[in-house]
This record gives sequence, structure tokens and C-alpha cells, in this order.
Amino acid sequence: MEYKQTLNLPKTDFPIRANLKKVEEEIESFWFGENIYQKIIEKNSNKNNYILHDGPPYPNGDIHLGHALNKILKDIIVKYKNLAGFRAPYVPGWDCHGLPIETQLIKELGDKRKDLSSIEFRKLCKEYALKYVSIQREEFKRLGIFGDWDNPYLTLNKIYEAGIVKVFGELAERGYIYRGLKPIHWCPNDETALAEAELEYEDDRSPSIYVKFQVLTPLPEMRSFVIWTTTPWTLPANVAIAIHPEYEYVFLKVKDGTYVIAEGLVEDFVKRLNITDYKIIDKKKGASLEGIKCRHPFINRESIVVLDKLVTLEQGTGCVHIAPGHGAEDFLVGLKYKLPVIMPVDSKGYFDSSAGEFAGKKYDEANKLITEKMKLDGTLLHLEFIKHSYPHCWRCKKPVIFRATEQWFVSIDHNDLRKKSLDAIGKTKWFPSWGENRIRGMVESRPDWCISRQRMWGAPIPAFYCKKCGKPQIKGIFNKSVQELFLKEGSDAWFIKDPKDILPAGTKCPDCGENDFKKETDILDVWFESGSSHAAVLETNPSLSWPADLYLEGSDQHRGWFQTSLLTSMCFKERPPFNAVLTHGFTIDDHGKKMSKSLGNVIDPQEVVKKYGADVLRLWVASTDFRADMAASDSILKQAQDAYLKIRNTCRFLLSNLYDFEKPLKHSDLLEFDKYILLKFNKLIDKVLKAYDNFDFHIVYHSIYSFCINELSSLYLDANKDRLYCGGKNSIERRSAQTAMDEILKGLIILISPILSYTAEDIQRYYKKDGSIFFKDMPKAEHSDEKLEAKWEIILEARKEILKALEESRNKKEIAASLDAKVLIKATGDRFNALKSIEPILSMILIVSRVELTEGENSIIISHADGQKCERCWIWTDKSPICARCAEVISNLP
RNA sequence: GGGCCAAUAGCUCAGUUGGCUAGAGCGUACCCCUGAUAAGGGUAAGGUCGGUGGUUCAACUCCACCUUGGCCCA
Repeated sequence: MEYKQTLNLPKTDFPIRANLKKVEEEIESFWFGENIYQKIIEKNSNKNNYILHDGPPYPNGDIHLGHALNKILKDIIVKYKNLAGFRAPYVPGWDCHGLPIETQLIKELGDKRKDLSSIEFRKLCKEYALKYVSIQREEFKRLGIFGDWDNPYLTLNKIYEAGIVKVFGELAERGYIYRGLKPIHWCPNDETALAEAELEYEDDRSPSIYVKFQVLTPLPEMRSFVIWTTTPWTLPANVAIAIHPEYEYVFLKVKDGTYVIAEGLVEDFVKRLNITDYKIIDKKKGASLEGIKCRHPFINRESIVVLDKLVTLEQGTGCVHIAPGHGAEDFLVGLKYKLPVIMPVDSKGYFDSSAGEFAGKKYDEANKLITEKMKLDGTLLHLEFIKHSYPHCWRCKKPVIFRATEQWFVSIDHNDLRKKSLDAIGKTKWFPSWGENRIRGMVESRPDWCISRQRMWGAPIPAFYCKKCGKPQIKGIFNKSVQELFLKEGSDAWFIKDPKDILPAGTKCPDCGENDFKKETDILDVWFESGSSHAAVLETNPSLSWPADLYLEGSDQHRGWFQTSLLTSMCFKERPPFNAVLTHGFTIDDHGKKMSKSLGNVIDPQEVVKKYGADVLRLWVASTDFRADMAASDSILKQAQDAYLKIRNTCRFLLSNLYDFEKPLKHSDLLEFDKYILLKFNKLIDKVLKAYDNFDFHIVYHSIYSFCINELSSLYLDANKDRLYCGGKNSIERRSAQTAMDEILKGLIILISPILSYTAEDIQRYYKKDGSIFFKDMPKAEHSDEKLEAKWEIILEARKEILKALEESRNKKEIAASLDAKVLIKATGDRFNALKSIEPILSMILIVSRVELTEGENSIIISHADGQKCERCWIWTDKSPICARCAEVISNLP
């Protein structure tokens, strides 16, 4: 026992098990109290910018795992870039306007909402948004995310709102903005147009009806086209019947007439209608039937046969009921044939006076009334009910309708916007590469962008209507005045002020010269707001610059923010607002299912932070390949924690053996074993830096983790214990090990710091005590020696076999600890030469008491070591009670 | 229904342009150590590479279809 006092055992106050919750809170207040982020940016002020532009989340609740994942990925990049020679500022943002917030408030207010003025309501929305900005900000900071949290961008800030108006004005100047009647998804319950992103498809039960349209000209001969629809209420707006120009249409003679339907659907048709007695009397190509006029089943109006290639033979009759006011495809066919857009349904979903006997009825009630009427008239051939997927409002979950209204649009084809955008997509770097294909497909096929919303909570559409001629004004002074107003007073002023007080005195209508205007009441699509961030933030925040180097969001944003940002930017900047776009997948559970409250498989980031610590959550993010979906569950997080502890303890062991390290050796004076491990460490540095550069964080994680386990813990550190503990305090062997270990620890904590930020900072506090880890630079890979490495591969291969032999010996109870063993090695050729070259340290590397190496056919023989076990270092030699080396070490003790 | 994507041991990931008995770590089992100790070391078991066809001398790798899951759209 007394010999233990003479050893250089490891020493450190750095705890073996982290009390992460407590330590992280402490470090968090150090980071944000000392403005570490600001100091990093200042320190890097003369380096090149790397701008990661934050996509703004909605401040409408606590953050969930997806938010945490997104912000942690961004933070890893920002921290890495700042350590890797860039100035990488990060200005977080929030998307404060929009339906999600309005919805929350409407839920909370209930009927009270009716008593509120629009300004009062907007005030509450603002309070709500700001409350959650504060909450989410603290939640993000707790995850260790660095950024300019005191000056985030909020889409409700004056400067941002002015920026939105500026973008709108730029688009208006260049003729991209137009007003038009167009059917759009409309929620009659919320009385609003809905963006594609605001629809949820769910199964609904609908009537499925077959209706005959009697032919008027040429001579009818009791012929009828039969259409199929699941929305009888749209029939009052019917103006045409579409058929496919290339399909064959048959004339089906039945008891009371002749039906025209597509040949391919005859079988299905007669089966459904239970028609047994029929005969096909004629057959014609769809194209030859164009222009035939039919009688509307219950309105005194003609319905004309038109051609459309979008007609399919999947269901129905191959004859499609066309109501341009009620469908996107219908509208397009209508454009081609100059059909009228009939729109008898009002904003609440009720038929107006133009609908005759159905006036005052709600559209869904009308379904029944219309089918009953047609049943009486004999125009209804068949009624059944089907279940099919139908769009619902994401807010109220009720079915939506297609309805034509006057809306503001951004034209996607004006001035070759679509083509230019597609070109720009090709010039942008997409990670992963299929992102390009995905957004390309979307931009190729997307319709014009409807930017009107009939809501309260958002930036108003800056348009004035002349009271005399009715023309809308959106350019020049009409835009500039609103920009100035918003910059000074914010967008609330739009709802308070009179146009006279917004526009300069004497502003006249450019069309008729009148000077009396009224304001537009619609607000802008929130996607227009967030899609303006590149102009409203990158160009206005002095810390940032346009364009951004990187946008990083979930892959759903190919349709959302990436696209709207691209479009607005292409309109007036003629290039994208980003050089590269990186996307991540979504969080799923360990069965591959998406997380949802109803499935009960949700992982709450706050809970993870409480239970495991933010660093474990960060390590989980880094451990998973984020291009695909990322599985999270308690057992997966438990695994991240195990990995965390392994990395932590490896660092702790390094740290604890460096407590007295003062005199590094020159690299050339190091033991070959130490040179070898530094070689491997340099390979690690190289690999890790490349992985960071390619955003392959799971490779960073796996490489570092595996280095800690395979290279350090099980090989290098284990084999170093003898010289560290038992060797002379200032012996070359010990100092050589410490020199390598110091270099490794110094580099390792910087390498992991973008991921394990708290822990790296914590180790740094025990280790160098020379300021935040984030003030340092990424290590550089310097050493390389392929010959040495190749030789060591041979040595380690031999070691593997020897370990196996040692285990066998242990199982036979010949030895217990490996130091009990003596190893007789016979080898030839390269193996012999390699082993021979390091003969003096072979026993150290194998952690055995004695090695005898001879040339000869490969063999390994284990036996118990001879002599006495040194009471100090436990190595068997012929000396007692302690070995010669230990005796000398002790004699040199002070 | 359409577009894009994913599927390799219980888990997280590797598998270069198709080429030897598919790798690593974790976890598990068993063993050792007790001078990294709510630590450390070792050995072992674990996969018909989602399925079915096809191309090829040869397919985890290429093609087609299917299944499951995800995102987006209709």
C-alpha cells in the first residue's frame, strides 16, 4: 500500500459523471452573461463572412424536437465556421404574423373576439407572439445555441414590415403583381383563402352522382352526355363538359335514351347503375365531339363540350363537369375556351341570388336539394356515397371549397420568372443533391402565387383603390409612402390611418386624376413575409450581408420558405438569396412513425434537457444522419448518453494525467508509440474537418467516438498507464506520453465543441483556463507518415491475435490480469521486422510482463510470467519486492 | 393518385466506379482488473443487406415492380 503513494496517479476535479443540468445552467450564464457570442464575432471581424440565414419559426408554443434539431444543426455549423476561420454571425428570427397565431388567439378568446376591434385583436396577437418569442428564446439558449439573441429579427418589427412593403413594391414596379379572379381553396368557415400549405387532406364521405346533360345541337335524338361528380353543389356553376380528345367515346343505347361515355368506363358504369339492357350503337373519338351543346340539367343555360387532356379513365364516365369558378383545372380549361366564371357562392359558403331556387342555402345543404331536384327531373341517373380524400382547412379542420374571388397574385411566368428561377436552382448547391430535383419539379409546375389573405394578423397588402375609377395603385409613391409609414409607426398604422394621412398631400390617381382613395383590406400571405427576409434582414442588419451562404431547414421548405425566398429574390435581384441550401428530415420514433401526440411517441426537448442534458440532445442530433428522417426515443437517447459519457471519460482521463505537465518534448524526441497516436489523431482531425465542411455531422460523431474507444481508451491510454503512473515524474517516457496526450486533448475538445459545447467548455475551464473554448481555432492536421502507419497496422494486427491468446489463457485460469503473462512470439517477414523495430516497448503495448520475439513460423504462446510481481508496478521480474525500474524511481523521489 | 426520398445486425452508422467468408461502435452474454472505479480491459454470439423478378461470369451496390415509412402535392 505504501508504494501507491509513490505513484503519479491521475488527478483532477473534473467529475466523472456530469451533473449536466447544473453545469449547463452555469455555463449558459457564463456564455450569455459574458457575451461570448458577441466576442467571437468581434474576434473574427477581419475574416470572411459565412452567413447562415435563420428561417423563422412561429412563436406559437414551446419548442418541440424538430425546432431543437433545426437550431442545433445551425448552431453546429455556426460554431464550426467561427472556429474554422470565418466570421459567422447568427441572427435568429421569428415569423410572428400569420394564421397559426391568430388561430391560437381565436381559440383563447372565443366569443370575446367579436367585441374586439381589429386593432385590439392585432395587439393581442402581437402580445401573444412576443410572449412566445421570449419563451422560445430562453428554450433555444438553454440548448446552447449561440446567436444575437438580444437583437433577433421579428417579422412584426417596423424595419421588417417596411422591408416587406419594399419587396412588394419592387415586384409591383416590375409588373409581377396582378389582381385577378381565380378559384382558390377557400374556407367558408374562416372566410379566407387558403394557401396550399394550409390544407390537410382527410377522408370524407361524399355523394357520388351520375348526371345526364341532354344534347341540344346537333340534333339530340335523346342523346345525353353523362358526367360524374362528388360535388353536386358546384353544378349551378357548370358551363361545360370536358372530354379527352384521344379517348374513344361510345353511344350507349339504353331503355330511355342514349348515353355518351368513355369506352374504357362502360363496364364500371353499367355495373354501378345496374344496367343490364344496353347496346353500343356508335363510337367516336373525343376530339370529334368538341363544341356539342348540351342543356344544363336544371338551369336554363347551355353547357358546351370541350377537350382537356387532364381527363382520366380512373373513375366516373370520362366526361367531366366543368365549373371554372370551382376548380383549378376547370379554370384553365375555361381560359382556353373563354368560358364564363360563374360564382354563385358567397364568402360564407351560401348561394347568392344568382343561384335561383338555391339562394340562401349553404353549399353542403344544397348537395341534397340539388340531387333531389335532379332525381325528380330524371337527370340524376345514380347516387351513391363514397369515401375519398378531400382537402380540409388546417385551422378549423372543416372541408374547404374551391371558389373564385378577386385576389392579388404574383405572376410566376411574367418576365421569365419561372425560367430564371429554374436556372438559378441549377446554380445553387443543394445538400442532399436530390433537393435540387425536388424544388425544380415544384417550381416547374407551381401555379401563380396567390398572396391575398382575408385575415387580420399580418402585413397589409399596400394597395390603394381610387374611389372614382376603382383602379388599384401599388407603385411609386403609393408604395414609398407605406414603406415610410411602417418604418416609423409599424403596420398597425395602416388599420388606423386614413389614406389621406398615409399618402402625401395632393396625391392623385394616375389613371383618372381623382385624389380620394380607400385602402386594401386583405393582408399578405405569411410566406410572402418570410420570403422577404433576405431583403428585410440580410440587407438591413449591419452584422449580416446578402446573399446568404446557407439556408438550412426541414425538407418541407422546398415548397415553403426556400421557394418563396427564391421567387421574391429572382424578381428584383435576379439571383437567389442563398448560395447553398441544406435540408434535414423529420423526427420519427424508433418504429419509424412520425411523432404525434395521439400516438404518444413525442420526445420533448425540455424533458431531454432535464433528464440527460442539452449536450446529450446535441450529441443525438450529431449522431444521426439528418438527411433522412431521424429516429428519437428514450432508448436511442440513452445510447447517446452512453456515448457522451465515454467521450467525457476519455477526456477526463487525458486531463487527469496532465495535472503536472509542464515540459513538452519536441515531436522528434517522442516515443514511436506517441508519434503513432499523433499520426492517428491527425488523421482524425483531417477526417473530422472534412466531415464538418460537408455537413456530415454523423461522421464527425462516429469518427471522434470511435477514436476515443479504439485508439485512445482501449489501446493508447490503457498501455500508457505504466509509464504515467510508475515511471519517473520527469522521465522521458512519461513526458513523451504527456506531450502527445496534451496535444490530443487540446485538439479534441475543440473538435467536439460545436457538438458537445457545454462539455467542451467545461473541460476547458478545468484544463487551460485561458478563456472560452470558442475563442480558439480548429486544430490542423500536420503530421503524416504512411510508412510508420503501415508498420503499426502490422503490429496492431499481431496485438489482436495476442489478445485473443491472452483471453484463452485467462479462460484456462493460467493468468488473470494480462500483466501476469509472458508472451513468446514467433514471426517472419514484415511482421517480424515490424515487431522487432519496437521490441523495447512491445511489453508496454501489450500490457504484459515479458515478451520474447524470435524469427520463425507465426505462433503465439502465452505462459505465466516468471519471477516476482513488483509490488509497485505489478510487473513480474526477477527482483523483489520491487523491480529495478521502480527502485530507481523511488530513489529519485525528493 | 402523383413527385421526391429512405430501408444494411436490437440501436447508431460504414460499405469507394458491381468483385474475395458484409464492417465498426454501442447494447447483450461471459471473463479479467480494482492505481480512469456510478470507471477500465478482453472474448463471443448477432445480418437470407425490406421483398420479388431481371441484367451480369459476379449485385448490398445497376434496372423494374412491390411492401413499409417520411416529406410535398392532388
